[in-house]
Amino acid sequence: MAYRKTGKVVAQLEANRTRILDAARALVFAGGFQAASMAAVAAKAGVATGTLYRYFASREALLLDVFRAISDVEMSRLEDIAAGPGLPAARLRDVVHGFASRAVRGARQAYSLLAEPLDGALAEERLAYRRRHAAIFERLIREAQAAGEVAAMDAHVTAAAIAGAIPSALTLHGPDNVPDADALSAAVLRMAGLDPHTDTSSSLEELSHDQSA
Amino acid sequence: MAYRKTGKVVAQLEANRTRILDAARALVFAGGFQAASMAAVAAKAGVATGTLYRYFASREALLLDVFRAISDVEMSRLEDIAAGPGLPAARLRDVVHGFASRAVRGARQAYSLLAEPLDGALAEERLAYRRRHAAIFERLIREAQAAGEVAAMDAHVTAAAIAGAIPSALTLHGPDNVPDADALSAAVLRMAGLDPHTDTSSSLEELSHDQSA
DNA sequence: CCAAACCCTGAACCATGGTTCATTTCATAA
DNA sequence: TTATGAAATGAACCATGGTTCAGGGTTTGG
Repeated sequence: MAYRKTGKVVAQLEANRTRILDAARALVFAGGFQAASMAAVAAKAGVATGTLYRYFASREALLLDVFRAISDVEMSRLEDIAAGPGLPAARLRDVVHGFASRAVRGARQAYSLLAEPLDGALAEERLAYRRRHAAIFERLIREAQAAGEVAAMDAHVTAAAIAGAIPSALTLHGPDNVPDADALSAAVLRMAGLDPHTDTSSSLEELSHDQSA
Repeated sequence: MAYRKTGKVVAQLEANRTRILDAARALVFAGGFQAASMAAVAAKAGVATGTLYRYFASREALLLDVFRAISDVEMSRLEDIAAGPGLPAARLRDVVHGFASRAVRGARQAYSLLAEPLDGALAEERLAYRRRHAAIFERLIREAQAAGEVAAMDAHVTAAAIAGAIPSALTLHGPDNVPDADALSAAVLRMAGLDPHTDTSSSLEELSHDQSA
């Protein structure tokens, strides 16, 4: 036996991987996926470009991990709200409002996740991400319908419309002229036949404060 | 004097330009802007790649012309409906329904115009195109509000949400699983506080039959 | 201290696809 | 028919940016 990865080395490797991912994430945050060229990521992480390929099979694979890391955070927030207590309609309100206000706040990041032109596997991943949004909305709409809280409607289509309305309202206004989150969620909620809530409701507060960067 | 463009030549030049534009348009229709490489356009038009540059300054300029040619057709349809007779709310219904059904029908073309990843000047043009949609919606909403036909709301944001909901509902469903146009426009119209109309209304019929292809 | 296995480096490599331009072809007018 | 200028050609050019790999260093076990 001549070589065996010792604990220290393993830790070092993991640290490197993390450093690379962090560098990529920072670049994406600052300038979108487009700005995260392999050269830029390597420079920011303090390694050579070749090193990146020891940790990720390709640029696409690297950026996919970045996309997932970012989107999972966002996604689980919404899922938490959706799975929380309260009537379906109220949860739907909270989820939509949470999505809207979070997107409005982190407009730059939201742009990368939702609107920046992406190709290949990244485009696929975004589609899946959006579909997960729509699935949450759809389930809540159905629950609300079952509970008689909202009128009859095509839940599937309505959910998809909601999932698209928010991002696009964001991008149409341009990066400097961000829309008001309350007005946005109010408009979107009307699609589900709901009036906006006036109070900035309970479950949101705790969930929408920190980072969003 | 030794040379002067004769009428026949001028006509030939114009014909060439048209042929190139048509070739590009056909490629865009079949496979999106992405598929309209200069080589492909030249081949389809039956000219050499270099020739393209005698008629268009760059690929971007060529595709911009294609985009405008396509989008202008769509745009003026909506504008005609918006400027037509009838109460503001009814026109808003018609415009939204016309947009939705037209997009659902020509899903492939709608994808290129509304959702395909585009860069640079083309992305700008699309943004402008979408904003023109939103502007139409916004004006009608304001008119409807002034006439007391709909409740108070943020017309600007609502219009932007409408403009985005339709394309994204389309893309979320995938190219084979297109949503129902009626359900889609119903959902979207609810954002403006309108119930869907059941009858497939007057002004639409004549305007949504032909090509779209 | 040494050999083996592994990791890092970064300049060279390569694929893609838009753009150019020397050359050829064609239309015009004398 | 021929000189002239315009138009078309298409192979060569080039920019971009992801990917590779031979060379140099580092860690491990003996």
